[in-house]
Amino acid sequence: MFAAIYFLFLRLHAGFRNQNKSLPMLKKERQAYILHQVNLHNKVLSSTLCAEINVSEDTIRRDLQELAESGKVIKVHGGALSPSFNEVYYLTNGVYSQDQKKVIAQKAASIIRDGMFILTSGGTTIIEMARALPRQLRATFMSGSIPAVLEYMQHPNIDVIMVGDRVSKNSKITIGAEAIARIREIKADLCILGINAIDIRNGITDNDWDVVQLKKAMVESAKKVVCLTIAEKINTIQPIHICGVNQVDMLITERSPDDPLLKPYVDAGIEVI
Amino acid sequence: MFAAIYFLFLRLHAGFRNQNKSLPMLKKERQAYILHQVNLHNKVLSSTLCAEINVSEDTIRRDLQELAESGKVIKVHGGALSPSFNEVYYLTNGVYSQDQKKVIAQKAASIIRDGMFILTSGGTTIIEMARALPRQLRATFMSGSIPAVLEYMQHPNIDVIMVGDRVSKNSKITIGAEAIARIREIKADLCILGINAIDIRNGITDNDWDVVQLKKAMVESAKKVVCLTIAEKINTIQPIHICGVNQVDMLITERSPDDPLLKPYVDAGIEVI
DNA sequence: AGGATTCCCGCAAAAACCCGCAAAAATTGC
DNA sequence: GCAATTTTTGCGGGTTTTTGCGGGAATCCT
Repeated sequence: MFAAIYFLFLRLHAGFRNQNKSLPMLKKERQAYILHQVNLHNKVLSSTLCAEINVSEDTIRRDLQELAESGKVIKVHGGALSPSFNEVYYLTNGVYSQDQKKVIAQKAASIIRDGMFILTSGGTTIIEMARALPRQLRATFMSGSIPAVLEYMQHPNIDVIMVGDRVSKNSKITIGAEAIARIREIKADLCILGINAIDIRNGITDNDWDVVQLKKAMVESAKKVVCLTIAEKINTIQPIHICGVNQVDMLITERSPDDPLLKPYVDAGIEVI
Repeated sequence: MFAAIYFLFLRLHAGFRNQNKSLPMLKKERQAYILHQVNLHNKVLSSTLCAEINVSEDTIRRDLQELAESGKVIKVHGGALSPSFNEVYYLTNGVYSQDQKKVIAQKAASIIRDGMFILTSGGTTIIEMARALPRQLRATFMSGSIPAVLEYMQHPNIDVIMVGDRVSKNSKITIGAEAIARIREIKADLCILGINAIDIRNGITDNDWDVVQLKKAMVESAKKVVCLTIAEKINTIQPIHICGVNQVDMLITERSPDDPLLKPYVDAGIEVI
């Protein structure tokens, strides 16, 4: 009889110890665990967490929300991300003529429609355009410019394709035969170029050999070519030729389309906005 | 009948922790016991404590409150946590385990020689390594990770090659068949991977299918494979397999190479530093 | 576009907390 | 030793926190 009771005691005692592990986690403890997982793996899924901790998804969601409110994590649909991993910033204060470029960016962003496949160069004007894109725009952007890609990446509904090759440190874009070959493989709806010089007779010109090769390929690989530039660069010439004005479909500056400076380009059949 | 046995069980169970059960515990004694439990398990539930000591929950709560006031424990809803608990999980401001990662980065940077061609993955550890590279190092780095490339670009004597393809927004690396094909084309001296899980039996594993494909290709395309990870990820497993430990040539953590945690990997023939 | 997730909101039950109080226990003073 | 005093404890009740669930909206993926 006593043996039987002692046996029962042992069973119960063991049961207590096992149950100890599945006892409800304290809220703080749970949140600490979640935070730990986020920091360790840079992301967590609420579904995984709720299976691991054995609580309802609502509880996880509430925890995530709390952690997000205090800035410990960034909540996203289905889980959360580590905040430290997501801050990739690229500062462009003190860019030359930034205000004008913002105007250009706004105009350029307005011509982009959902579903378009767009090839873009680099340059500060392009970066401003990337920032000006509406948040709900669904499009695909392809570029070899690292700062531009960083900006495109900020948009939730934009697919970004990075053109790979050797990285040019001063222009921060990928250059070389490989990049050109990749660009040749595609046919984009739009090619948006930030340009350094345009002139009715000499067309678009630039001063970096590698960049010119790339831009040439871009012009060839797109149905429509859009050029962005501040008015200051209109009617200027650089050493290396990219393409003639006849290959340009659209020109965007900070000036009004009926500005006399732009008349020659309108007359040449370019859509100026 | 059952009630009687259960009562006996409770008596015996309590007896396990407190020899002279018949006498009620003194306040000091009780608090010492609670503190002991907290330090032992990092947490206590008021409910279990009150069952163990056989006092009302109010008493436990008052004890906990007192201990909390003198800073011995941290009171939370439902129980208390050890103060060290918070240090471990919460005190990591900024990037998680950044100090450890800096140590790893330093070690990793030290194995790179002039003239090497190095393939690297992404991840915060890799970025730390990129920052730790000596300024006069002349080498070629190839990566699909945009933050990593940004760091490599800062170094005047480093050639950087960006692997192109679709950009994954959460991991900030290029993923896809194109990227894999490009990696396959080369044979690097070194492949440096920031890894998320390593285990003697399961090898290196991760949780993102696209990233795994990329890392697999990297392992295949390098003469030597170097893995970087904080010790915490040692002996953990993720769902998707990258490669076995037999394919790893070097393992770098923040711990000393003769740390017992690392012994199995040393025994497996991996160079651990 | 539609099917499947995930999210959000309100609710209700359970658990934990707080407060005041009075009994029990311990301490102190004589 | 004993009574007064202080401390401690348990308890009842009302409040707050936490958690899971259901249903409908929002969002994602294909």
